[in-house]
Amino acid sequence: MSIRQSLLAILDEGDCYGYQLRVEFERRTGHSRSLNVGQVYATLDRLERDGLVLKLGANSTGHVYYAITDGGRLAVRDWFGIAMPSAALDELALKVALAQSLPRVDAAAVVALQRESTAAEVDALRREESAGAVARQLVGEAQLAAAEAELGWLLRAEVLVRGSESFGLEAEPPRRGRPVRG
Amino acid sequence: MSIRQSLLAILDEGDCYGYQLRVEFERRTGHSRSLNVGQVYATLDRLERDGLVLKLGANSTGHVYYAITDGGRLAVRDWFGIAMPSAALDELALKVALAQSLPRVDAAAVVALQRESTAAEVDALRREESAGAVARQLVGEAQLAAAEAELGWLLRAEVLVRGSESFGLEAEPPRRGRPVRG
DNA sequence: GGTGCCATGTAACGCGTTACATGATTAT
DNA sequence: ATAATCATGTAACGCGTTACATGGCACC
Repeated sequence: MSIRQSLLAILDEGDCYGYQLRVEFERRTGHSRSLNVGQVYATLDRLERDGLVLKLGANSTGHVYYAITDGGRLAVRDWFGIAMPSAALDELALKVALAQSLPRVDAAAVVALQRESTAAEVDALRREESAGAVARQLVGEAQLAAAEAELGWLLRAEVLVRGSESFGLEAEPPRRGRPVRG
Repeated sequence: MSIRQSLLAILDEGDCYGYQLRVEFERRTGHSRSLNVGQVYATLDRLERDGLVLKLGANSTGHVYYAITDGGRLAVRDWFGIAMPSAALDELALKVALAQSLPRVDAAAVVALQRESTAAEVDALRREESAGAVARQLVGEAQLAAAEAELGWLLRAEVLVRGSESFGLEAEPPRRGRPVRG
């Protein structure tokens, strides 16, 4: 669910071809996660099938470009505008990393939104305060610990994101536009 | 990967039929996670295909029982004897909850093992101390936060597990053996 | 002339989820 | 009667992973 949305969000910044999407994804997430190219093509197929993306076909350079559709833009807006389910700190981090790499996305807002959601969940989990069997307590406290960790990370993320505001990807040039080949 | 191992571990305590496995799984994990019955049957198919389980066929009561094989027993031993990859606190909690519900598994040992592994990872992540781009820092600190949370939870799990040692499932009777029906 | 990266795919598999089909038994 | 639960499956789909097949091009 994360790769799909990530690729879509990158496409929202401009047309891309498959291989390029993979490179951009890895670059924008700090090479924290390698992405098999095959999956990019598979995901693009599904995105096209779902009407979120248009296959433009090979251009003069031979690259098969894809363009985002209006529906796709909506989906991106939704993704950045809705908090993620908890217990997915890694996924969340990728989302925020990506957001912060996209000049047209307000990463600080994404963090703030998630923070509200996560804070509420921490409260709810604290109120539960496991009465039941050991199994229930183990899982309940795991959820609480994860949510608290997420909340702590979000505070740190706020600082990091604020510090990098409109700096883009530091040093590394955007590399947008057709890669020269022939 | 977790459900498969969990079902196998339950089967290691004695033969079961599909529906029963689902009930046992939910009970032993404190009803922290609902499990679709269909998946139980699908998983049993794969387990049988992989030689970890034997389909005994319907017995006199009409229930289709499954038995674990030697290979299956090895797989269970492996699962409980190997630390889980980090960033999976929820999965880990289920594993420990399950372990604690199985009288023939040393849950404290499982926790201790995981603790060593997670502590090592925390150390490693601390040493990395993100120099790179913001994206890298965001993800790196998320991993660290998750690992630290996991470590903290493991300490608490140690207490919970020790406190419930050989108490089994408290109040709830084992309910082992064929359910009476006719 | 090979090694290796760029580039586009295909195919098979794993695990998980949802929904559906089908019956038997149990409780109201 | 009928609704709920027990019980066994099947089928389709989603996302992800790995491996494979194919070529162009670049560099040494």
